[in-house]
Amino acid sequence: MQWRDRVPFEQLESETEILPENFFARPTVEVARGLLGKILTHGRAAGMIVEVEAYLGKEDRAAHASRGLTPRTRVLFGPPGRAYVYLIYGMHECLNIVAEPDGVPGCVLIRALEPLAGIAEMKRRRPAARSLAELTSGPGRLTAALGITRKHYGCDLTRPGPFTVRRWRREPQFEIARSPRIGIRHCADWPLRFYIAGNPFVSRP
DNA sequence: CAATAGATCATCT
DNA sequence: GATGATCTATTGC
Repeated sequence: MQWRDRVPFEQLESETEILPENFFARPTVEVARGLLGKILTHGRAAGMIVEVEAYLGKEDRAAHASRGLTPRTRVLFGPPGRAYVYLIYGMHECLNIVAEPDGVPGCVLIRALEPLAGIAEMKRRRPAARSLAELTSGPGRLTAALGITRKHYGCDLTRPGPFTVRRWRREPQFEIARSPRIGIRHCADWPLRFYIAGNPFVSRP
């Protein structure tokens, strides 16, 4: 198994631009669909977003924001384009990106990436991975691979810096598939999971 | 391959 | 004190 980059980081940087805040100031479902095919970078590690889930506001009992504003959910009620990172099952960090205009809660859980650059570094942080797909397919896996933790809670992803979301200057074409969200108890049949149809880095078909 | 057990803790009841 | 937007190793077919 080779752990070489599929795109040099510098090339990726020159062929993409950072998404502005107004990209995220829209209904959460639109942002979720829009994030597919975009690039998440942390330091020199980068991957294309291939699977996401939308978590809405008060009406969505599966969403943390449905219980109202607490110390943990504070960032969900603030301006969009920020990172909402939390610990799940006492072990894994999950990365969400805040959507909707300032004051309205909503976020998009990043569930899987297609690794592009910084792959050797990701493998160092996730030695258990036996294939490229195992590196970043799963919400806890991709945060480990990219080195994202609760220290990144509230980070502004729309500002130039190590932690950004970018779009290709030439947007790729693909079909979006839709299904219920994974691993939740409430609202288990709401079809708010979106992924790139046929992409092998999606966590499950 | 599918099913399952175990790890481990911040948050809210 | 219970719960959960998970991952991994192990077992059994």
